[in-house]
Amino acid sequence: MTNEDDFRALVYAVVARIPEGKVTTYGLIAEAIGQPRAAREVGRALAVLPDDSGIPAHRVIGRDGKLVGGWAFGGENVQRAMLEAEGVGFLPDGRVDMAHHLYDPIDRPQLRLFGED
DNA sequence: AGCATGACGCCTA
DNA sequence: ATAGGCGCCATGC
Repeated sequence: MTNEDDFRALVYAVVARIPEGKVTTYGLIAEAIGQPRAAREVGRALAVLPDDSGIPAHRVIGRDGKLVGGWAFGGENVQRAMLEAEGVGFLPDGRVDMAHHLYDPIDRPQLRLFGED
């Protein structure tokens, strides 16, 4: 057990909380776990994630709404199809409609104040 | 110990 | 809006 394992555990916890039909970014996750400069590490943590991990890693995209993890899902088009199947909207540019499908893990605690849980 | 690489992100031209 | 360069953090050789 090392610090990196803890980091990865936090990453998985955050990613697992991403609602269906929503997406988030590496930087956002990194910031949510207290390491806003470790966006690359978030990607690495997801990279070692097995397909049957139950972690919706396909909902994690780049800061610009661009799909970057296509190689792990059989291509960006595959990942895009997965997201679209969940209700995520895409722009003509080929990017995710961040305006409506962006999930902020950091924003979640505020929802608790409203009793959303 | 030093160099190169990577599911990223921000700054500058 | 697009393209290129630099920085961060950890890993591998």
